[in-house]
Amino acid sequence: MSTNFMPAKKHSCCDGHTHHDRGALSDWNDRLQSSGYKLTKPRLAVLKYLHQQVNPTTNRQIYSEISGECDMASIYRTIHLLLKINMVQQFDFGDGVARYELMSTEGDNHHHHMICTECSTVVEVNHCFPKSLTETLAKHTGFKKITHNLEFFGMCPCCQ
Amino acid sequence: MSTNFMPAKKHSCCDGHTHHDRGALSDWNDRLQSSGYKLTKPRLAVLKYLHQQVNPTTNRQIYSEISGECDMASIYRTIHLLLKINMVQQFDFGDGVARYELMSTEGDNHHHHMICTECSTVVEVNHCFPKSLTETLAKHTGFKKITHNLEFFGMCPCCQ
DNA sequence: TGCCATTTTGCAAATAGATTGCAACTTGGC
DNA sequence: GCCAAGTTGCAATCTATTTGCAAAATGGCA
Repeated sequence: MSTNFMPAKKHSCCDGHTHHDRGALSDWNDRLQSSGYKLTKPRLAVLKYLHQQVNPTTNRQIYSEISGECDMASIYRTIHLLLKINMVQQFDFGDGVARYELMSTEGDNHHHHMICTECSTVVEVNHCFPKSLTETLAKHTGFKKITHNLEFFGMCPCCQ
Repeated sequence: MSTNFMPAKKHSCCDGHTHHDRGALSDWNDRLQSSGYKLTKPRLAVLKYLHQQVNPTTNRQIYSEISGECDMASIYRTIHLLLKINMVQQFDFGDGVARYELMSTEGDNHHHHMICTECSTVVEVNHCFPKSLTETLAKHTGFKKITHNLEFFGMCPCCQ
């Protein structure tokens, strides 16, 4: 595997320099294989593209960016598969289009977004409500295994 | 207006007895008129139906319940209009179908839902995260007029 | 290396939610 | 009752997503 195999991803942790993530390919391969799936050309193209993205991405966006690499239907199928084995997370910005982000293996991926209602700029939000709220809800409702969808909307500095 | 004009709605505030809301019709009429719209037959049918519902309702559900009263397109148009003048609120349960609830004029309508991932049972949730979180976010991101979508998912007592 | 069973893909058709153009119908004011 | 403006029904359309199926790619194994 060549050093520039992986497209660079900007990490917010280290202001702008790039990680080449030489391990990403074999990591993806491992995760797929351990669930009984193959790392095929279309799947690799989707994973590479998602890996470069900072914000949640629609299937259409993936398709137009990796055009030629594969069919739209394969993107939907790939995303479903990645969702099933927990390699991507789905977000819902309330506009009727599903968006996806690659889940890293390391650390806590839990986060939300702030979306500008004017220009659709997206900012990642790492705050969340206190865990005790979930526990209170579990007690009140009797529900188990509680998860949540939470996205914020507002007007970004540029649009004010 | 006859006393049984309005379908009865069960209020959680008063365990099961019914309010006839004789004022609801003129209230709806006022709210529409003050925005320059008329209370027509299809709109009334939609409002009456929404008024009976405890949980957010899809356009399709409205359509099949008030069948004959109006066309599907009119339901979409009515809902858009009601949304615009703040008479209904939209909720997103993450299944690609929009749901709506009638907003009452009185009090605070802000709430969320807990949805069972197995049987789709919906329970209203009146907890929310502390307001200070929104302020923190405003400070962090520079966004103004922040709102949020928040829905919970889990497994209800029956499905566990 | 070549063969085979299995998985995966591309293509095209089908679904489903939502929107829209337009002519016909309602409505409320006069 | 008449008219201008607002509304509706119908049918066509759009966009996101899913699916059937035959062809192609994959990986294990002789």
